[in-house]
This record gives sequence, C-alpha cells and structure tokens, in this order.
Amino acid sequence: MPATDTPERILDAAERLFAERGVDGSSLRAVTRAAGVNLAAIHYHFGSKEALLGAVMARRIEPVNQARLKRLEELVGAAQGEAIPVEALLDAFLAPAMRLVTSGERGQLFAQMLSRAYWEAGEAFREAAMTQLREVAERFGPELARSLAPLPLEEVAVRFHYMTGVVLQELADPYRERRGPPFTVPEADPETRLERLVTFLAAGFRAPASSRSREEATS
Amino acid sequence: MPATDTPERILDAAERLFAERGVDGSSLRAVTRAAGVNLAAIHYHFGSKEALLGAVMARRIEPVNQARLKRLEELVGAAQGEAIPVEALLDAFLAPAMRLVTSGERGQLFAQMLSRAYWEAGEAFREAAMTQLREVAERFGPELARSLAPLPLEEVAVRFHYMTGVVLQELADPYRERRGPPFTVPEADPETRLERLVTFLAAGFRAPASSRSREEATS
DNA sequence: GTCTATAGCCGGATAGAC
DNA sequence: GTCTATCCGGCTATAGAC
Repeated sequence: MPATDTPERILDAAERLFAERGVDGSSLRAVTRAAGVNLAAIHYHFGSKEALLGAVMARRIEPVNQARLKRLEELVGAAQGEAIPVEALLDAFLAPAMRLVTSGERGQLFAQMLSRAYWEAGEAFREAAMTQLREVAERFGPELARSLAPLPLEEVAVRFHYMTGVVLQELADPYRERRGPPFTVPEADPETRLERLVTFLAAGFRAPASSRSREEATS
Repeated sequence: MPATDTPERILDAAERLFAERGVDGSSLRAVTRAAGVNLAAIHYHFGSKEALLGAVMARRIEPVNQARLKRLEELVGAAQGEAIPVEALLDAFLAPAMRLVTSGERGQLFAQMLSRAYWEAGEAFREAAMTQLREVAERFGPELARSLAPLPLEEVAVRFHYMTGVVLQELADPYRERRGPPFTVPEADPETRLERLVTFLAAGFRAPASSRSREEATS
C-alpha cells in the first residue's frame, strides 16, 4: 500500500495545476506527469477530464458546507426563536471556508481553483457548484432575511450575490503580495482576515435599502 | 473601405469568444472564423494571441478610466478642499464602468471577458490590467482614505480589494438569470444597479475598523 | 490496475505566393 | 494586406498487452 493511492495522487496534482494554470490550461498529461502516474490512469479512475474536475471539487466542498450548516443550527438553537445577528450568521458562513483556505497550502490551492473554475469552466461545472451551495443558501437565506428585516428580499439576494464576489476575491486571489502600491493588501492572520470580512459585509448587509427599493418595504 | 476594417473585426470577434468561452478556450482559428478573416491576419495585425488579448483589453479600459478621472477631478474641484463623501467617490469610480456594461451587448461581453481573463490568463495580462488601473487607484485611494479618516490605510486597501470582487461579480457574472432560487438575482435597470452597488459598498467602507486594527488609529 | 502505443484531431506560428 | 500550405507539436481518448 503506497503512502497515497493513485486516485488521490491524481486529485492532488490536478488541484494544484488547475489552481496554478487554470483548467483549460492544464493538460491531463501535465497532471499525470505531476502525479507520477500513467496517462491512462486518469481515464481509468475518473473517466474524463470534466469528471476529474468534479471529483476535485467535491472532495473539499462537502466538509465546508457541513460545517456551515452545523454552525447555523447551533446559532438557531441558541437564539430560541429570536433573530440572529448578521455578524453571527456571516461568521457561521465564512469561518469554515476561511478555515479551509488558511489550513495549509492545499486549502489555498483549492480556493484558487474554485475561482478559476467559477469563471472559466463550462456550464456543467457551474451547475454542480450551485447544487452544492443550494442546500446551504436555502438555510442561510431566510435567517439572513429575518435578521435584516424589513430589508426587501430582493436586496438580500443582491447582497448575497455581492458577498460571493468578495469571498472569491479574498480567499482565492493569489496575487496579494506581488502587486505594488497602491494595490498592496497587507498580510494578516486568519482571525483578522475573517473579522475584516465580517465587518465589511455586515455593514453592507445592514445598509438601508437604496431609495429605488424603499417604496417596497420600510417600516 | 469596408464597414469595419480587419483589425476591428478581429477585436470584436475575439472579445465575444474570449467572453463566452475563455481565452484558453478560444482558438485563433475560431476567432478568425467568427471574424470572417484569414487565420494569418491575426499574426499580421497583432503578432500573437497574447498581444491580441492585450489589444482587446486596451480598447475599452482606457475610456472608462478617463471618465473616472474626469469625474473625480470635478468632485475635487467642487469640494474646495473638503473631504468628498464616500458615496460620491464610489459613484465616480463605478458609474463609468456600469455605463460601459449597460451600454449594449459589447460592453457586457467585455465585462465578462475581463473577469475571465482576470482569473484565467497569465501573469502578463494581470500586469497589464494593473498598470491600467494604477493611475486611477493612485488618485482615488488618497481621496477615499481622506473621506474615511481615521480608518487605517490598511483597512482602506483591504476594502478596495473587496470592492473589486463585488464589481467583477456584479458587472460580469453572466449567469444572473439562469440560476434558480435561492440564487435568483432580480433584473434591474442600470441606475438601480449602480445605486445598490454604491449603497452596499459605501456602508462597507464606512464600517468602523474591526477591533484588531483599532489600536492603530481611532479618534 | 498499470502500462505502451497510437488513433485522430487541433493548436499557434510562419513561409512565401499573390 | 491577404491568402494557401504546412511545420511541428500537444491534446483527449482508447485499444490491447501484461
């Protein structure tokens, strides 16, 4: 029994190459070369390049979403029917992802890969990613709306959409260090990064609806 | 003299294909086919695929940045030495980009292309994009910091970084309509979209520094 | 399960006629 | 400036020996 078996070696290598050079930019030959396995092994174990991408994704997303839901349930239980503060909801949603990304090189690579795939890959991938997120969004959405009442639901949806952009940027942008002023973003430990995210996003979520939406619902 | 000359036909076709299928995902053969020109014309007029990408970018970015700077100068002039409200700064920064994106199909395509290229393309592209943005960021950065005083400069930089993520997501995500609940983001006219962006971002920018940064500077 | 070999195709780039 | 023809290499995927 080798230290890591062939499928796992392939997943690790694919994750790294997809993150560093994009999915389209990474050939299966490069993946097998990096993994130290034979070219045909990918097709034997995964079937196709697209299926390989799906497998790379699934391996990491599921635990993050489980952790998100667990934290949310704890909050809901503790709130005893009261609305949960936005900051707590955001923390529950973001902390598991931040934990993955800052838990080591592999998590960071995965985040880069996710962003690249989000913009780059085909419809099939996006469907899969949405499906993975759906269960989580369906639980968080109503709680968020409740905490932000009377903010119109439309605004909650738009701001949730904004949040995904912020999170992709913060967790996945691998160029933080390399750019010069005035783009230099300071290094920070995971707790600070998370706190900054929550602070910024909570303020944005809490903003009163812009005037064009306000006729719809304001107490 | 044809309605549009060959280089322009190539730029238009490349913009569309890069947006729809990514840069790596679009072959030069596909571009020339879509443009109705000969394969060799790309190399004659642009030299290489990478140079073509640069040309597609430059054509649209420059006018947007000029408009941004013009609006900022007007604000600075009218403020007569006073700090400019964040909302006005954000509007000056975002309105020209929003105008491009909502001015027609071509602007929308360009925004998609920009996001894809941001995450996908090589270091060379990102350098070019940063160079284009640098002049603008160097003017807006200090004004933002002044309006947000005493927010630490670090926080301003981080939040500017967040903003780029929000803007990429809002302007470029082409999948707004196609996803089901709870991801459905409502359609909205350009003014509403801009106002929502400004509202959300201004609130985020105005948030007090998170506690870990607060020892640095708070009045 | 792992390998070699190869089918079959498409990629970017260029040479050179017109 | 525009075209054809072609170089040369890389690509995904599969067949079939071991």
